[in-house]
Amino acid sequence: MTVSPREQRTRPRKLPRQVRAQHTVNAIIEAAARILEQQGHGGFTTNAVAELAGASIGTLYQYFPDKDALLGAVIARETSRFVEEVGAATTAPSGREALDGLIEAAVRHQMHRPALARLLDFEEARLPLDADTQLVRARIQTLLTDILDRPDLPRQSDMPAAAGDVLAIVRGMLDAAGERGEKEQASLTLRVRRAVLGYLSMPARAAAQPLSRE
Amino acid sequence: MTVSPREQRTRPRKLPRQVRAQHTVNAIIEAAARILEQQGHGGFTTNAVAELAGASIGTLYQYFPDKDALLGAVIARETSRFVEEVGAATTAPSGREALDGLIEAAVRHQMHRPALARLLDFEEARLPLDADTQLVRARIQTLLTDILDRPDLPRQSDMPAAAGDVLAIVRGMLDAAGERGEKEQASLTLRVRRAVLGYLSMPARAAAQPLSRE
DNA sequence: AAAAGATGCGAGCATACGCTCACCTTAGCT
DNA sequence: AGCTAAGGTGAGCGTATGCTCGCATCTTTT
Repeated sequence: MTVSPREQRTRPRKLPRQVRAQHTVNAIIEAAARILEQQGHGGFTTNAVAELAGASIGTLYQYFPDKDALLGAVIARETSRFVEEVGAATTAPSGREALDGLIEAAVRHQMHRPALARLLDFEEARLPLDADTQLVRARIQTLLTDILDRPDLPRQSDMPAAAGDVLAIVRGMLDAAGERGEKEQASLTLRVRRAVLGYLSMPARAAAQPLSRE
Repeated sequence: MTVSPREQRTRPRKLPRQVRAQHTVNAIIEAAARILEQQGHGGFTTNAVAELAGASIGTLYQYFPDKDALLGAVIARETSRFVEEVGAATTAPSGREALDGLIEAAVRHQMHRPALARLLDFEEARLPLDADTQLVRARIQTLLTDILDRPDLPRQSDMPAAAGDVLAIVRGMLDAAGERGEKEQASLTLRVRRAVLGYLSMPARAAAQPLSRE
């Protein structure tokens, strides 16, 4: 059975079997994340990553077929963390609480490593994502759609659009907050909630007409 | 009188005095924009830009001290276009109309060259911006603050935060739309309006409590 | 028309960076 | 102890790319 070129590019050339190898791989991914968030794409060189990880360049290339695969691994690690938290949020009894949970997870995730989160958001669009990560992306959309469908939240006429818009609003506000170095999680969470609930509560047709009151 | 290192980096080393030189400079900036939107940061090399512009690499470096200065010139060109449109929007009689004008300008600007707009949004954060562009950025915020202050729009308790949030919401939704290749300006404009008006209409304290109706 | 200045050219230098490969070290097994 | 496979190394190759510099050409001025 042959392997597609795509798989050859994405998949590690060798899987770490011993614990020590797993540590090495983790160290490399973490080093990559640190360099990306501190130096940006410009300082992100495989030699620099290997050095910061305390490994040799040869070792790096034993586990990652090329530079993009390493970037992909960083993306995969970060997004999977986020998705887990969102998944946990959906177990809340009410839609409103679930939505709050999602927003809080997003804020936590973004505030934890703002520069990294913002950079990866951008790189995700550029990179031909591997199948797994694409699925993870779709999963967030699905989870949010389920939340928006709960009876205690305002009914949405175009559900996929609403889910997409909410995610875009959240991402936009959080990226901006990270960009200007905002540190106050509480105030930020409140404002994101305000934006999301405002969007969901505003009837679609009201946006086409003058403001009703005041 | 000496020149600061910053100015040396940003300012063109030679200003184009003849028309033909101005054409050359324009061609170079436009070529840079095209390469950025089509190939992304990866294909953005000074040699490639010069070739696409039909100029030589030496000519390029006569007007731009380095690669980042060229990127800065592209950013300056695009943002100044946008700011002009927003400025025109503020002449509208009502706040609501001015706000609509701003949103429409933003949608037009983003839809015109989505990939470019998104990429420049990102690069702007990385680049140590020259003074001019920074002022232009601040100007948008000021213009929006003035609009939000109009009496026919809901009163905002924290005005700077509201202006920043509205811009973040708009940018987030438009970047997302560009990313997924959305083409329908009408529907997109409506949804952005809905998000912005929803945010502005939602009382800040309501976001901290359960949804009132439904 | 001649001088001076502005514009344009592109071969090539210096450097950085992705990645390979031949070799060494460590861990696990019998 | 001896064997095998997994893990690790880093000098250095090939190449791409930012940018310089000496020179040619076009425009304007005198």
